[in-house]
Amino acid sequence: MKPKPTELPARERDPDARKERILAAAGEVFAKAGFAVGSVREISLKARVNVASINYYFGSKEGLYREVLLAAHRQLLDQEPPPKQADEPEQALREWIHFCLRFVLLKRSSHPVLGRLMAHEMHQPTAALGELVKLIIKPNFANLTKIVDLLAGDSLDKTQREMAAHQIVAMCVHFDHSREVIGRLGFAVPGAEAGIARLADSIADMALHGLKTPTKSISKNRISA
Amino acid sequence: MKPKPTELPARERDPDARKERILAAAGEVFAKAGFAVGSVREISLKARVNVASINYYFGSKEGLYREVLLAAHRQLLDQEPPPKQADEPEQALREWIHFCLRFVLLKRSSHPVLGRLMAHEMHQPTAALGELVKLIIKPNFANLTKIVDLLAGDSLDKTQREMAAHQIVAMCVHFDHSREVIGRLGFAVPGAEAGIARLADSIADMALHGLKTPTKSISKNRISA
DNA sequence: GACGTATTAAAACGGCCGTTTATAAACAGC
DNA sequence: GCTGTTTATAAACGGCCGTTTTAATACGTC
Repeated sequence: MKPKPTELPARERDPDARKERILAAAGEVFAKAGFAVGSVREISLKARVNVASINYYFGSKEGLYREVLLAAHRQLLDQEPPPKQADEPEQALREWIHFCLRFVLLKRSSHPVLGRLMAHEMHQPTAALGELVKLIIKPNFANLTKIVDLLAGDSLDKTQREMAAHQIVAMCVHFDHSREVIGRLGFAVPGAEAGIARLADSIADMALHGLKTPTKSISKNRISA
Repeated sequence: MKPKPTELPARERDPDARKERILAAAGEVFAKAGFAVGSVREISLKARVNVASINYYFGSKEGLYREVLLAAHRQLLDQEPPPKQADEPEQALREWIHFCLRFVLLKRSSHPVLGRLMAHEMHQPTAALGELVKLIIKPNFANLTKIVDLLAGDSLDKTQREMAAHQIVAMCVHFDHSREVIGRLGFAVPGAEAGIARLADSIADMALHGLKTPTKSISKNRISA
């Protein structure tokens, strides 16, 4: 609890700083449990701002949510531009997986909310999912698809490569999305660089083996025709 | 027994049938968006039952939720007992993945809600997660771990095998958990047997390659030390 | 019949929700 | 000074929530 002087400091009354405080608080609240569960009253409390201010500045709870997403996205681009792709596809895949895993797992990163917001949005989509897909998910997935095509273009058909790309994404996001269950199964989900790098290597190893080895070699027991 | 002159059909007034209707309605509602978002009023409406009946029979919303989980679990065990494990580990892994994918993706299965309930519970755990882990997740994951150990016991260390097992789970559940996003990226998540079998094969191929090929063969670019 | 016990139903309770209204304060330009 | 506009707040609105209360009903048992 902060003591509230009768005369507020200039920073407290600057409208821009106020909007900024609301955005930051909203990021925290929405990141905690998603759009539906987060409440504007909790946000207003955390931002030390009247409830009505939120509708005054952002129109509605949903408007605020959209702005939070955009702000977090801007923050990500500013502070951690996507790595330019390595020439060698194997190296490129390793780096892609490492980047994705860091984005999703690294604690105290420079963009602490976007990952959680995305996780909620993927599981319980809102009207804002479209923007998230367009701005972040689609471009990054396109990069991954390119790498997968380079690695497996001659051993897998298009649909198989598409599935493989989704499977790679799966292995990255799962450790964030299901971290509670994974923890209860006895695995400590890494939150720091070293552990994340090891996990990224493990995922990359599995992906690279799957993409580079011809399928035929182990296909004798396949379930589908 | 004297015939009872009642105005409502007997089935409507039987307390057991009433509890059954509540459970079924609650399954639908909770499966839609999880425990927090589902409301007892919606459940009571769908079950054609007074709101108070829910607390009368189940004590509270949370009590009802727990019973829904247990009922769904019983339903699963009755109608689709877990497959006994094949002797050959490769075959066993293929079947495990296929079973898991079917559980998660198959529409109109005999246990339509348990999969969704688990998905919500994994992402937004409630107090009931413990039971779910103990009854369903842990035993199945233990089976998977056994298979992975057989396949990779001599090429990967314990932690690596543990990560690999989680990665396999990841590839299975991802297509359910993130189906909306996956759809927007242009991939049609299968809901019928044929498509599920193909996807299971794709996942199994990647997993088997990763587990059977010695890691050293492609480790030159690893990120971690 | 009357009695006691389960069961059902309607209404109310207190609480939080997102949003709106009415009003006051701050601040520009005059 | 006074103006009109922007910004801030408190209070209220209508609505849904989970739960509890109160009262009526059904039903087995005398």
